[in-house]
This record gives sequence, structure tokens and C-alpha cells, in this order.
Amino acid sequence: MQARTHVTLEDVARAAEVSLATASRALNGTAPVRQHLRERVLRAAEELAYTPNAHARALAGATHRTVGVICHDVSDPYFAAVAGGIMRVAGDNGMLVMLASTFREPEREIAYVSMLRAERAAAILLIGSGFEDPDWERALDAELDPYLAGGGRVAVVSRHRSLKVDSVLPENRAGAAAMARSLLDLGHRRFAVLTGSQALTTVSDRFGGFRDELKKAGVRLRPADVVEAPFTRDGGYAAMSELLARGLDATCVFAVTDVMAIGALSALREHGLSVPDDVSVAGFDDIPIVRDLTPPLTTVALPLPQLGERAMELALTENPGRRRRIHRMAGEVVIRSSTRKVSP
Amino acid sequence: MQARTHVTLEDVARAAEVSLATASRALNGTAPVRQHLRERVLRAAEELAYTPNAHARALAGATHRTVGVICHDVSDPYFAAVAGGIMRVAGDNGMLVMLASTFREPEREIAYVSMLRAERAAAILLIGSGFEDPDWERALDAELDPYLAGGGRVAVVSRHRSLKVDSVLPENRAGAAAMARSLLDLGHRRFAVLTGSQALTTVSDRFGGFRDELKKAGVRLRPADVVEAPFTRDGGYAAMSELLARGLDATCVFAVTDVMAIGALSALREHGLSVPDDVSVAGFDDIPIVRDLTPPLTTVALPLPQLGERAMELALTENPGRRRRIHRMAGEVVIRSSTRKVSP
DNA sequence: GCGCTTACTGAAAGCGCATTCAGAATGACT
DNA sequence: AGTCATTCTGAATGCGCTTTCAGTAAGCGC
Repeated sequence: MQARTHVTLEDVARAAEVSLATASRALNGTAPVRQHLRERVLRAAEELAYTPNAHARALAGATHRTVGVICHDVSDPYFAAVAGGIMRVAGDNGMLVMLASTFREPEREIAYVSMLRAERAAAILLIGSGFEDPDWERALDAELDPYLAGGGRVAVVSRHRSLKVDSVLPENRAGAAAMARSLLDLGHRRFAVLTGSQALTTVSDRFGGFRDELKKAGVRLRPADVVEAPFTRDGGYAAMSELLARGLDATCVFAVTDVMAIGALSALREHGLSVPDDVSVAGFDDIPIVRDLTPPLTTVALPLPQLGERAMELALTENPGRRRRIHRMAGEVVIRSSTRKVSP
Repeated sequence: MQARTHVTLEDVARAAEVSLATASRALNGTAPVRQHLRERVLRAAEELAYTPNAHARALAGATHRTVGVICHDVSDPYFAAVAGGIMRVAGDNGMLVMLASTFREPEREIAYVSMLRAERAAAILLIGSGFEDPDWERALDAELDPYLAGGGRVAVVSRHRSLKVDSVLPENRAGAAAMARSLLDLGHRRFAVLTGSQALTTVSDRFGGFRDELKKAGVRLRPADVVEAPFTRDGGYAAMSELLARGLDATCVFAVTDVMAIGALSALREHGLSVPDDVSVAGFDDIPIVRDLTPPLTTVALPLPQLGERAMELALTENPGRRRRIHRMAGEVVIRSSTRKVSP
């Protein structure tokens, strides 16, 4: 690096012919400063294009207006939507958001928490399910504990087992159960499920809620009816293809995320099957795009941006008792055209 | 805020019974430290769950490993894809990304640059077209100049007029022209265009490239064939609806972004028109989802993640001569099923 | 004009770290 | 053993800012 000679508060003070302390007070309004002095300071700052050094500021005790957000992948519409909500309220509160994508590598998650800790971020938000390996979750706890002890705020979205930390929890189980009921009401009795790793609470809740509701109605899900695949469009495509390859014996396919459902739709189309005439498809999340698919996807709608907004608000809000606050958000079944009454 | 009593390097040094300086050197490996001392320091740091204070570090002269990214809206698939690329290379280089969404408000953009400047971010990346009002662009320059002077790095993606700063430029004009040629080759002669504000270079390049290429072929675009709307799905929907309301007299609709094309597709569908049988539709960008639409969208494919990657690389790369480096990236026409030969 | 309160102002003390500089310890040679 | 180069180590300084703390000047009543 080169000189990097920045304008400092001292330069401003000198130009305005006041002391450092007065300049600081004039700029921040932390204490009364006589009119003409204040003006001189403000003018000097303006002329010198002074920008306070956030590091010096944070070091000197002013609280740092930065929050960290960790998700799996911003380019996934689900995270993008949640992140959008977070950034909106962060922006409204004058906060800067540091966003990190782990690309589903636990090492990165830990590393990012550590960096965020080093940044003394005012809050850390973890979005989306954790990792399957309990060792990683423990390592995460170990990283988070001292942060919390040091006064840091942590909030998680859709991440169950996480320590005693503020949480925004979509009601995955109830939503999936409601979807199962809707599908049963349409007359479906033979189902297939496209799922992600069961080790993730989001998945096990959605899957469990769906399966249990079916069971209540006397409908069984055979192991062969359930395919596990990565949480991506291609994962959904692959899972659906596998199902198709072994001869699909279901009138309805439920994917635990919309993104997977999109892949499924594509596989079905390629296979010459019509949705919903030959088979119904339902998803979960209601990411914005699914409204515009053909056919528009039946899904469990989650208020994605609000998930992020609530989490950010929780993290920004004082929590005197240090109790774990949980904010549950219901999902709502939205029947669109990818599902239909089963033909008798 | 409360106590926030953090473990400091001094604590570690004391626990390891060495001096501050030695502890620092052992932890950073900036100078040789005798084996047994180093081990003691490392162990102490481990036990105390020490995390260096990034602010103190940055203040003391170590370069700060943080980059700022400003876009219009992360939840837009275009920005999400570019941001994904940025975050990938940032992560690989141990950098933390601060992402800000302006929601298309110029005040926010300026405010964010200022905050990023205060954070002494190693680089600032501006993604997407600037604002229409030249005053804002000037204000932005004024904010950026001292940053550059102070050794900061700035890179922009798809933002023409911006000062002498490293740029990654998709070839909007050429891409649109190529698309026009493809469409002409399919026999189309009557076109409609869905556009954003012409004041944005991205838009005027795409629109201009398209229009000029048509003109070369002797095909005129009447003002009534061009509708301007916001850069969103709903903008595209509204623009298409307007066109439809006045009686669409075109065999092919070109939208300057895929996101707008998605809205257009929806409006067309609602209006009972079939794509591509009644009308062809083409977009620009090739955001991931358009492959899965029905029909899959014909579009100009831009390597979105690479746009971000290149920009980040430019910003991370030393630029001794301080010359403006421009990295152009070509778009490629991808014909899918939303366009067809015009029926005679 | 004196004492007292109130309103500002400035000098100085850190915040936590990297780093310089001087000094101590070690080793290699004569 | 004595000299000198080499390798480590620690005390001290400063990064830019906020914030005490100890004033100084102004305002007021008498």
C-alpha cells in the first residue's frame, strides 16, 4: 500500500482553529458547541472532505454500526429475498451489512463468524439451516459464546437447534402438514417427496410434518417414494429424474423447497409429463419467481423478506433479560395451477 | 451497551508471560519467535478465545480486509448472480464483503459510499447503472475522489460514464444488436421494445444497439412501439399490458432485461396470447431462472457471476500506473423457445 | 465588584494493536 | 576468553477518535 494519507479530525480541528475535542463534539453533536465554532468546524470538514475513520471511532468506544449476515448462497432466491428484508431495515437504521456466503462449507461459516467477531459487529445473523455434523455446530457455538458474552447480538432465521439465541422460525412443520391436507383434499393418495438432507431441521420439519399428516390420513410414504438431493434446482431435477427413471408411481410430488420444485418441473417436462394433468407438484417457500412459472407453483408461502426484517429487528432491539426470544412465522398454503384434483 | 469486556492481546500476553510485542508476533508470524514462547502464546490465545480487534488492527496500520459492494437490490436475480461471483472471489481471498442495496435511491448510494469510506474498505464496487440525474453522479464523484486519492480501489460493473475507474463492461450494444439480427433472421419485421429509463447507459446501449441494427435492415421502431417502465417484473408486466391495451401490432417483443421479460410473459399469458405462437419474446441477461420458464426465454446471455469475479479481481489487483482498466465481456445470443420464425 | 452557577473549551488519557528501536541472549570465530 | 554478527525480546510510540477532567469565560444576583 501507498501513503494513504487521510484527512483526520486533527486536520479539521487545526483548519477550524479549535481543539480536537471541540471538533469532535461539533461534528457529532455530543455536546453543545458555540454556534460560530461549530460552523467553522463544519465548514472545515466539508472543505477537506473529511470522513471519520470508523475504526478509530469503534476503538474509541463509539458503538460500531455494522451487522454481519451469514447465509449459504446469496444467489439462491430464498436467501436473496431474506437478505433483502434484512438490508432494508439495516439501511433504515443506518447500519452497514456485511454479507457472507458459505457456499455450504462449514469451515467458511466458522471463519466468517470469527471475522465478524473481529470486526466487533453489533450483531450477527445466521440465515438458513445449520450443518449436519454436530461437531461443526459445537465449533460454531464455541465461536459464538464469547461473542455473546462480550455483548454481541445473535439472531438466527430458520435454524432450530441453535443455542439460546433470538430466532425467527417459519412454521415448517405446520406448513408442510397444511400442504399435505390440501393435497389430500384434492384426492391424492400416492405421493413422492423430494427432500434435502434430513439432518437439517428445516428439512426434517417439513418432511416430518408432511409425512405425519399423511399417516394420520392413513396414507403411507414408502422409502422408495422419497428421494434426497441437494437443495438446488439441479438437485430437484436429479431427484425427479431418478424417480422418473424407476417409474413414477405417484399422482403428486412434494418438494421441500421451491427451488427443488423448479428442477422437478423441468425434469417432468423433459420426460413428456404434463403438470398438473399427469402429476401435481407442490413446493415450499414461495420465492417470487414461482408465480410466473407455467404452471404457477402451488406452494407454502413464507413471508421471506419479513423473516429477514424480524431477525434484524430482534437483533437491533435491546434484550435486557437476555432471554431467548422466538418469533414464529406461519406459512400459508397457496394453491396455484401446478396441482389439481386427482382424476378418478 | 454494556461492559463488552473483550479478551485483548494484552490478556493473552500476560497469560503467556511474554510481552505484547512477542504475542503479536507469535500470532501473526510477522517475526520469528522461539518455539516454546510461540506455543505458550498460541495456547493462551486458544484458551482465552482471543479474537483480535479488527479495528485496532486497521488503526495500527495493517490493511483492512474488507470490500464494499453497492447494488440496487440484492433480491433482484441479476444482482444476486453478480454478487455471488464477487463473494466467491472475495471469500477465497479472505475478504469480508459489505453489501448494500440502494433500492434505487441515490441518497442511499452516496450515504453508503461515505460509510464504506469511513470503514476504510480496501475497495468499493459499484454494480449496475448509475442514476439519471447528473447532479447525483457528480456528488458520487466527489465522494469517490478523496477515496481514490487515499489509495482506495474502485471498480464498477456495467456503469459507463463513471470516472476513471476500473470497469467491467458487458457489451450491451453489441449484444442487443446481435439479438436484433437473430430476430430479423427469424423473419420478424414488426417489433415492440420494453425498456427502462433511457438515461441509464445500460438501457440506452441495449436499446440503441437494438434499434440501430433494425434500422440498418430498414426496419423502423415507432415511438408507440417502445414502452418505458421500471426495471422490475411488475414494470415489464405493466409495460406489456399497456402495449396490449393499445392493440399490440408486433410479432416480437424485446425486453431490455430478463426480469422485465418475465413480467411481459405473464401479461401475455393473461391476455390469452401464446408465446411464441402469437408473439415472440426475447430478453437480456440470462438470469438463471429463464431457462426454466415456459417457454424457456430467448435472451442475450451475460456471464453474470464472472462479471462480479472480474470486478473483484480488478479491485484486488495492484494497478501501479493507476490507469483505467476496462474489461469488456461479450454477451451471447441464446435462442430458446420463446422466439420462433414468424409465420408468413 | 464579588462570589457563584452555568456553558463551553482544551489537554490528556486511553481504546487494542503493529512496529520501531534498543537491548539481551545466543552462537560463531579468532 | 573476547569480539562481532545474529536472533529474539520487550518497552515505548502512534494510528484517529471519544471522553473524562480540569479548567476558563460568561452570566447572574447581591
